[in-house]
Amino acid sequence: MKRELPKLYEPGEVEDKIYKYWMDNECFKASVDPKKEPYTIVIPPPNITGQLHMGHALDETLQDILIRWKRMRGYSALWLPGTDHAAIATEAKIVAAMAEEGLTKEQIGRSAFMERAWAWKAKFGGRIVEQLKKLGCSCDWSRERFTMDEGCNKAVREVFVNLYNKGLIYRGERIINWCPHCKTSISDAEVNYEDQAGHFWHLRYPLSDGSGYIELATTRPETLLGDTAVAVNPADERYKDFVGKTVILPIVHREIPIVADDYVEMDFGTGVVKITPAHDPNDFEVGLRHKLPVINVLTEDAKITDDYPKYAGMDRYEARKAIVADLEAEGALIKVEDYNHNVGVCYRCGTTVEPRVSTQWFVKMEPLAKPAIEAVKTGKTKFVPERFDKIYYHWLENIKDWCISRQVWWGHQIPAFYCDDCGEMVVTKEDGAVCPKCGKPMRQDSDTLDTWFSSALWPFSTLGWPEQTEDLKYFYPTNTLVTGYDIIFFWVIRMMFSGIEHTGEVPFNTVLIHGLVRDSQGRKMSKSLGNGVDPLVEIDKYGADALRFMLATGNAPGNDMRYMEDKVKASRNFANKLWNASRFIMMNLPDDFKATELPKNLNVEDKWVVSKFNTLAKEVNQNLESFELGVAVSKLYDFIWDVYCDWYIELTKPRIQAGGETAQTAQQVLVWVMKGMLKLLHPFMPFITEDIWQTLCEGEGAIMLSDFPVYDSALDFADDEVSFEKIITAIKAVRNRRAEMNVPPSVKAALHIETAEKATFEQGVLFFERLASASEVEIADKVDMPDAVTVVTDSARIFIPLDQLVDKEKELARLDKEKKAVQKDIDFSQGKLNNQGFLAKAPQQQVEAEKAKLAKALEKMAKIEESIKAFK
RNA sequence: GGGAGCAUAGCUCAGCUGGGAGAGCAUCUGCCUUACAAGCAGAGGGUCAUAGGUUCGAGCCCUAUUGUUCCCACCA
Repeated sequence: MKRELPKLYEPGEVEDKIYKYWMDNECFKASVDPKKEPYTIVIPPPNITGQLHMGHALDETLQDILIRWKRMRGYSALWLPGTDHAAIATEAKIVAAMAEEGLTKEQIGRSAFMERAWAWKAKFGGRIVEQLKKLGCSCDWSRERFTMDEGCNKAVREVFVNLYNKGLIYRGERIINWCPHCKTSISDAEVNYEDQAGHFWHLRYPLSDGSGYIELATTRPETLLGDTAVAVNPADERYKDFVGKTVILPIVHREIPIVADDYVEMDFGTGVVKITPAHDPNDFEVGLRHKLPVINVLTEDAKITDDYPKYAGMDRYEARKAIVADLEAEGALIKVEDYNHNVGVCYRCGTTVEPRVSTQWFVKMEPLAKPAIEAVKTGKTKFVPERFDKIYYHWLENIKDWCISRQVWWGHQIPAFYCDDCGEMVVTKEDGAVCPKCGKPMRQDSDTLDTWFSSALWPFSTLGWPEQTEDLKYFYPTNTLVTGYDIIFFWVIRMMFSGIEHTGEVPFNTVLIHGLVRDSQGRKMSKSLGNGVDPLVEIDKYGADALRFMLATGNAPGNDMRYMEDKVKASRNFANKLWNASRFIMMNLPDDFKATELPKNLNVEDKWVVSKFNTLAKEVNQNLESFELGVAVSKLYDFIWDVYCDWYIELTKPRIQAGGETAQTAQQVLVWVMKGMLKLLHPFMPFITEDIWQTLCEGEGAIMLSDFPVYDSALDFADDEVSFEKIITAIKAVRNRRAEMNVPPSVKAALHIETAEKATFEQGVLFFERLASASEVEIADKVDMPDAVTVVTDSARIFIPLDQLVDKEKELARLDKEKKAVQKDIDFSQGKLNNQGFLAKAPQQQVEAEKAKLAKALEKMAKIEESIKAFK
């Protein structure tokens, strides 16, 4: 059959077709196969509300490269996909959508709301999955999971109850981070800190006994309503006599004590702090130590409560203005300073977080953190690159209890049940609990769990845990987790301690950390800046392969990268180059061509390319093994473009024209190396490689299920490589010379090659003609052509009789320049070899290499000198 | 306040365990050579941030400095 391909590669046309082919043939499906070793990656589940962005594209590309490579290496490779319910984020979207209809969630009630939420999930949950497919992700879709599906729910309950029974989950009244916009508590990890310009209000609190006043400063005057003390440092001489006295709180006119506490820094501000236990984490601690009352002055949307009628209903910033005005009127305001301070904001919506006292559920972290630290210290789990383990340790060593309850409806409802009659509480896996004391039906806790609580179980809940399924036994622990450094705290750490606690094993052996994809100016891509680049648009323009290739190129693990369209274009050009190379091959194959084996009678250039390919295969595997994906990809680029296309294909042209046996050998080698290259490149550029493969190797099945090339000692032709490089060096030197003299390729000239290695050079005659514009080639021990242009390499002197173009003086000057360059090499090598320290301490191999280098340089020098002499 | 990353060609970045600096893009020159102008053949361009140190030998290891980015941290 005649194989034909269009001239320009059109990714859009082939990608969908190829993906469908893979799906139809169940190429992604992983099975429990005792004969194979498992290799598992669980996908960081994208949010159901999400759209594929560049960060995903990078993350998924890296995972797909690894999983495709391992699959081809003979592993039972499972890439387990799924999505995350993204509690707060999703709920916010649904609430916003309902607002358009003029509805609130309270109006429709919890169960109607959940119905809407599930409908939302059904509608949008599949969108991102389709987008992953566009990228070429080889996930086992038959195992697709969702953090709120039945199995995950079961795992969540199991974990909650286990931890509760062990005393590692508890309920209590604590000060937590409250987002007034999302109207829920959030964890410490969900708070970002940003510098904000604010003010420092210096206030006067009069002493109750009328003996004066105490001055203090605050950034949040409105919280004064909830002040229940004023604190000073016990060692502070200035305030020694004040401790134990009371002050009258301005505006409120409540009498509150002056207490002494180490928390107060003497040399900051006035050394006096107002204490508002309900609205500041430190003050809360001080309050506990001094048994101070806790007065909450803010509602859940950060408005002043009805307890203060004058300010009731004002939001915290309005109230601040009003209170400052009143303080001033009362004469309690001393002065206002500008002040920059760190303010916590909700990482999701950016609203300033309000510390707030409330009853929440917490995970006790210390006992869980210890084994998680140990697992990395003992190397059970490794970070790539290593430096991230420091961040990991630091976080875990300073971890505080994890607030896991959220005041939203979309999520896993906390499996705690209360008896409204007797106040009894039970925590159970079962629904519909009945009070063990009074036998009455109990009311389930209305809060839901932090979305990361279920994500933390992802590596094992998705494999069937708590059941001891075959999948779990075979695929767990997973091998590699690929994620950005920005979610180490949210997710990686929580999976680590969860995996260890509940399965007794680390959830993964390696964590491959990547950076952020920034815009071309190095800014973070964000909605508000509008600088985000949509991967799907880029795929449409350049193809998924080009985008993937770009994302994998020129980037080391853990480092941020910039998205530059020119880089995608370069990748697209590379794909096109490969495409055209395959076109060339197919155009030059006989219709009945059938070849897979390497022929026996290889020419030196065949051995050269095969041997170089063999080295490439070795190195690509090594690089992938050590997660140097960027290095692997650039080696592939160099080999395919330079070695194969620019050299080998050109070398085969005269042979194919000549016909006969040499043509046949060339064709077979062309195809053999092409097939190998396609396989090596497949994990990076799955679509185009599959497409070419299916055309070139009809009947051989999918490339994605073929064997990945590895090093083969039978293909190692090191000596032939060296020999042939001499011919290449000579061709380059001739071309170079001709270019310097502006001789166009159409002007042919004879080449007279003087060399001691006649046999080697004779193998290159065809190539000198074709690639060095030679009209004829003479190879001899000795050439005497005083008027010709001379080209010198370390293994030959080449004479080009371009008499009319030769400018004797210029030629001499050039030779002299070259002589100086070679002399520099000689001096360098000799200097090294005369250095006793080098001879004594450098490895023998280095010394030998240096000697060889010197010998080459000396040979070249001799040839140059001969040419100069002859010229004169 | 603590910690980390980065600083290499005009631009964007590679450079694995230390052995005479690389790629892509851009620039310049010459080519439409029957796979590819999304191409081919050439060229120019870098005291690898600075200063010390270790070493026979440093872009790479150590110390300090400068610039820059980020993470963590309760100074009201």
